[in-house]
Amino acid sequence: MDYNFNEIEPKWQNYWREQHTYRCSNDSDKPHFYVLDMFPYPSGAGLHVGHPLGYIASDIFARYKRLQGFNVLHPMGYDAYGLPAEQYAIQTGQHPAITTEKNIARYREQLDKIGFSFDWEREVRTCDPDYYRWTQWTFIQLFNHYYDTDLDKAMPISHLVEQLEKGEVETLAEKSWADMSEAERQEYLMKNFRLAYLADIPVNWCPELGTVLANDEVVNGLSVRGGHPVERKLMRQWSLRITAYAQRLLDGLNEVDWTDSLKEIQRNWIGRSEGAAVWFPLAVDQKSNMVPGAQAYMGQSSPVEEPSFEIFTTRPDTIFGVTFMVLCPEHEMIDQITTPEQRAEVEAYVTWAKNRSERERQSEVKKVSGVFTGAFAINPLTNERIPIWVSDYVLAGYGTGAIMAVPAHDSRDFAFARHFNLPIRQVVAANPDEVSDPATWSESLDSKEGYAVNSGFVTGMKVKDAMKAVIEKIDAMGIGHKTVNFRLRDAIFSRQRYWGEPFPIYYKNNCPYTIPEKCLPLCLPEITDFKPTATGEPPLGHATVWAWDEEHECVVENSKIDGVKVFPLELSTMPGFAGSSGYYMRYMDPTNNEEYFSQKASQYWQNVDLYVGGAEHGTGHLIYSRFWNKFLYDLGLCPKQEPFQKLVNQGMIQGRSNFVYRSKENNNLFISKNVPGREEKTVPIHVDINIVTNDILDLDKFRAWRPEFAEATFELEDGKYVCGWEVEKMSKSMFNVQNPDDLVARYGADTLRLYEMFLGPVEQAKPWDTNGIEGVFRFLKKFWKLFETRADKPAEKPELKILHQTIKKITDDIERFSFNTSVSTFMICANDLGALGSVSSEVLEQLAILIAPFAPHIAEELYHQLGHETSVCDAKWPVYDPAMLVQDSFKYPVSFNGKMRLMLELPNGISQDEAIAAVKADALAQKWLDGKEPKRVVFVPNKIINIVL
RNA sequence: GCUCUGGUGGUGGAAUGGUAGACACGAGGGACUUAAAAUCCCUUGUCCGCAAGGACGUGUGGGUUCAAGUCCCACCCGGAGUACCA
Repeated sequence: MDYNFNEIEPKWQNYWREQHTYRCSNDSDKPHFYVLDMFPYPSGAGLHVGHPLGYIASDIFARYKRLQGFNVLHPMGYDAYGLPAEQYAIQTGQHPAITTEKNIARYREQLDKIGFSFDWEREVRTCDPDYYRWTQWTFIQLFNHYYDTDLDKAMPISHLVEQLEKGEVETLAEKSWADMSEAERQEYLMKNFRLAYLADIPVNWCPELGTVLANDEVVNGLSVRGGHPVERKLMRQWSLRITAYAQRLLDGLNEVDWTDSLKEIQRNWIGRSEGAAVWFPLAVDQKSNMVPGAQAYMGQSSPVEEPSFEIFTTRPDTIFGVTFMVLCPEHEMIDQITTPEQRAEVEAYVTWAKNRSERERQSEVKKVSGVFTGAFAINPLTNERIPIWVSDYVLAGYGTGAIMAVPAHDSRDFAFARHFNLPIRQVVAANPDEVSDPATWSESLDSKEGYAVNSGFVTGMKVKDAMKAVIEKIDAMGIGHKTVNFRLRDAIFSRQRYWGEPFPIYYKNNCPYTIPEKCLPLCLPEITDFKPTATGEPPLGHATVWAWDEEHECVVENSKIDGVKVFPLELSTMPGFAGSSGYYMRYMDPTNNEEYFSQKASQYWQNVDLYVGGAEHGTGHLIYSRFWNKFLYDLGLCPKQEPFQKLVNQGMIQGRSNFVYRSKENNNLFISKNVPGREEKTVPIHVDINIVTNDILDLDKFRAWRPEFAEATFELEDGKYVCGWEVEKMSKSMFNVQNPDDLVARYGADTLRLYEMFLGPVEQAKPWDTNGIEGVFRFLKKFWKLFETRADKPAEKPELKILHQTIKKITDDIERFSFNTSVSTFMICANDLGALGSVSSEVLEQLAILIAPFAPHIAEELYHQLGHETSVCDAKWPVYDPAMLVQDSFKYPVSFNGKMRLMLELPNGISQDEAIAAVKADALAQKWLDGKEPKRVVFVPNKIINIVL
């Protein structure tokens, strides 16, 4: 009987489904292991071959762990809320829930065909009310907690209020808690403490999508989805105070087993920088003899008596080189300090800067712009008067939005000073005596290596010592202190869209209140128009039943809103990352209706042992999830600080496009790639990879492909049309999308699984290329044949040796996540065993178990053919016997390193030559090499002889 | 600019510091077949040689080592992330 995958694959898929082979229990004496894939967004296009790559790798690992006796949690679900379904709804009127349901069904069908070992009874969908009630629940907890910097964890907001009421802590604001009105108190808690808070913040507004986007959803001033321009806009939005966790998010990276590159991406995104906060006093205006803005402006929470403002610098050592100050255009002090003469110019600049699009601002980074306010500050260490400027190279969102400019030692300040002809003063030099005139410089000296010069009391010190000394000095003077700044921003959590989780929030007197937890889930209301309303409100503004009856604790019609008992509900919805931030915990206990997940379940599973997914989530999902997890940890729900212990990034699969070459003179003539002179005569045209095999074009299929090619004629080489190829993004428009279903139909799921692994290391990005799939298919046929021709006899030494080499290699490979070499190992094994003639059932049974993680269908079938009644999944992973790998005993102490190479320690009193001769003689006498001499015997120092066999 | 990656045959890629190019594709040759498909065998880094054999070879230049694709330093070229972050 031939290898007939069409028959065996559906057979075993049905068997697994009926027997619940992959059902996983929370109640087990076995050790636990949690293998997780990043769940997919079910798009309309279905799966392409890139999606299953990571799933196959994690499935191999999950199956391997099961065979090793672990209780393995290996679930799958859908990140079902998202923009494409909503945009499709706007275009067609089709409700996103329907589109999503359809896409999920298609995904499931495709996934099932590949033979994954998911426990589908644990499936979660982010758009399912039984799931998102816990997303909403977490939001309520975030709203009701603050970050206590002393305890270094989230605490209930009531704890803080209690302390404020008792006077144990003072407010940061000017008013004391007792003097505040209720509204002021709520605003105070909201602005400074709640981990989920509503605030007027500059946001990324995308007019095209009609919504706000998070920082990681914007690249180069364009939206990641769709590439539409994004503007800066001040809006009242929900945010998550993720910055409170910045330090812990950074520290946690040392605890996890991730790649250095991904940890680095996160470190950069969090962007910790150490420096100093310094308050610069404002100078007396010489005309009016008054400090500008003195009455109106006192630096908030300033430690200094006189009017002053705070700056952040990483180079406090350069404070003697400050020649001007710069404020960002949004700085609230500008209006108060600008002198009458400068006012018109400053206002014009601020207006211009604010209206500039993000895109313009970023593309014109090198263009220097700015304006003088007319006001001056005092350098607290030198008492010099220094001018205050406004420029948009200072950003509102970082530090305090104000800087001290040291043009000699900062390239941006340098460019600004040159442009506006401001003084430049050298205060750092590579050597203490190497001082030159900055007017002759072509660039600033930014290096931190060197010595302070012209710098008062720190002159002559190394830069690092000068930093310390200056910080100590300003600290002693009470005008500043050492501080840390993070680049990480709070995560904007509102989206002006329909297809997302509703906020469990209603508004009483414009003040947000959470709906009671027992009323969750707050279900997404039905609407039919998915566009923003005429008044510019989010789509939920169309809902007619979207008001909160506080008394009856239920959702009622909008018409009942009276502002006394019935109130409007929040109209925006949560972003995509809300649902994906905690889904891995929900898999542990997916049907629990009392809690997010039970303590019993979370205590058993702890956290994800292995997480597989793309690195493109480095600054999004993987940061938000870690934050979410740390918050739940603070609440005592998650047992571990870090959600994902080990993380493997599968490389992106790129497309491999094929080209035909159309003659420039004759539109119907196509010239084969290697015909001499072709390049000048032709233009390349994308051709569907499905009508090309091993870069050879199927001429008939090409003529049939599109009407315009029906009359095509060809100039061939060796009777064939050879296509060109190039690596590009996998996309429909380049005709290079490979659908896994087609390959499953042609070669079977096992071949697809093996081939995707064989393609190269899982972590590496690589183009999809079907050219080698035949080789893997041939291997499986060969493997099948080994079983067909098996012998019922005891296993003999040569086959056992091959078997045990294979066991060792495969086990090592899986542990190292090196699945491409595993496939090679199987091929070598099959070739070697094939050469022996007929193989014993005993050895074949072990082989079936070994290959089960990779090619589960064929393994299952062969395992049963050997007479087993149970699934191969219940078998035990073989353990290799080292004795099998060494042919015979040696008279020297020997270590075998797994390759055909021996290391042995030389007994005392033997010379090198004697030892080498003895080893060679032994090899011959004991037939280590079937009677051949070792290829090479090398003597190396420290008494080790290295024998290459 | 900064950070992280990677650079090995015609191609995808192997190689705990220890025979560089495993395994596979492609290519060439052969067997079986009326033929095709399928299957099997041989050759396949480059150069010299009829051959035995020899020389050269992992982006470039240095270094460490008995031994370097692998470790260190500098440079060149790809890919990714990030970017007026003070």
